[in-house]
Amino acid sequence: MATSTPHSAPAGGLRERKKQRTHDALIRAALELFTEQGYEATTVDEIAEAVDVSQRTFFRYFANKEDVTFAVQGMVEARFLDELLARPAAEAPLTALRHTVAAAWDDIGSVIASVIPVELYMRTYRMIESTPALVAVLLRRSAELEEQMARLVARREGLDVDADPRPRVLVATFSGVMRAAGKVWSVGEDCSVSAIRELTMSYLDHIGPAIEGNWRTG
Amino acid sequence: MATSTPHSAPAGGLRERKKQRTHDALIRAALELFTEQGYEATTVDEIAEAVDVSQRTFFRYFANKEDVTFAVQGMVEARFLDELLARPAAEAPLTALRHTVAAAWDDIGSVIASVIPVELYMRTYRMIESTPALVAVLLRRSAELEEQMARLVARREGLDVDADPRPRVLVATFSGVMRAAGKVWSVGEDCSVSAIRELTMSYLDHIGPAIEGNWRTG
DNA sequence: AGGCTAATGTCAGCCACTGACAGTTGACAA
DNA sequence: TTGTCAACTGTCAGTGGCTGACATTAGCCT
Repeated sequence: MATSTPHSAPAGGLRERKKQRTHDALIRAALELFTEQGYEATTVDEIAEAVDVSQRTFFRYFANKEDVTFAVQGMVEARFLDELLARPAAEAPLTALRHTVAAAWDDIGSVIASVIPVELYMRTYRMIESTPALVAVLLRRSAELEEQMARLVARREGLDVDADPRPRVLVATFSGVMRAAGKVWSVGEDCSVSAIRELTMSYLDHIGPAIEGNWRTG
Repeated sequence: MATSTPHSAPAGGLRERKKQRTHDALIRAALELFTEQGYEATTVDEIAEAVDVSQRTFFRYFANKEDVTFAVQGMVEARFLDELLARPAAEAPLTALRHTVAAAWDDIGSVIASVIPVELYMRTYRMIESTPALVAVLLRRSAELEEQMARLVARREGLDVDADPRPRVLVATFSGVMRAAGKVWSVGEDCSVSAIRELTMSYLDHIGPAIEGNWRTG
């Protein structure tokens, strides 16, 4: 269940390697099927059959159909938090978040390469954005990530996250803006990594101006 | 039966009134059961039985189990948008949003009174916040509301919502902050309307300070 | 009264998901 | 190598959300 396996060194025993292979194969098969024929149009039986395991085995690896959809996303999120933790303490909170997201996009490939190609990850992202049931899950996951980000930011600044609202407010702002960028990207022409990276950065630049009172004279 | 129905302004025919009654009764029964014994522990059959209709009829009124959970929320959201539209054009965007949310809490009672008591609405809100599957749906609905808010804000300011990112960024900020407040309220002691109203207002006051660079000297 | 149609009930069935039990296969010691 | 244990897997039966099809009931309207 825990996917904290450093892929540089293969793995422990044969059993464990086999498990990892099945796990990754299920993800690949699922995402391939989802992006080709749609999420709801794909049954769990199909995914299991594509990997040649029973449906029951699928549910031993993933708690539900949504879980397999976001397995790779989970790896990306974990890396994001790692990188945020590693930012220099001197940086202002919003600056640290901004640098972290830039870095996260820069090495997205190396994070997920062992499981799926980046191109499939991007296609999956778009499939998620166009599937209401998955959008809901994506947003809930983002909210959970937000909570962890708020705690990290509060720690950097030596604040109590439950007493001072600023960490949560800042992170809510940041992640709302990220979501807006992701949504716009998902319906745009250019589905490249650099496209979403640039769009995100540009949106972040607008936080300051947007909350100023008067846009009409700005 | 006695055909004396001296209510304020009922509805058209008997058929329509009956439909409305079943609709509201299903909502009441569902929310009562959900808040008492939990969302997943309540089956659709139970809800239908409580109102004395078949399961199939339930699904003719509500597309799914989540739908009935958020039916009242839908009324509140519609009213919110109406009130935002009615704000004076001279107000700055964030100010208009702030006044709208204050007004929305002020007349929550009159909006939903015909369906459920306010107290059940508040209990439902807390039940939603503590049920992961419903949190996901709540967030997706918020995102949809956000989109409509962004369009209204853009219209007020004479902007193209797809060309200028500021409406979406502002609304993302605003609604992220609202969500943060709602989450904190949902685990707090005081489950009154005024409590969430005050908490929300207080959080909104922190948007400006929070995005400023340096918190340590502020 | 009688025909039209919306609303409802019944039934069969798909799919996501789960518990229980049995069979298989790596791991590891003797 | 072999035997034992534990982990992994398959099979099966069952629950609950949800849908289509079809027959029945009940409000509406002439």
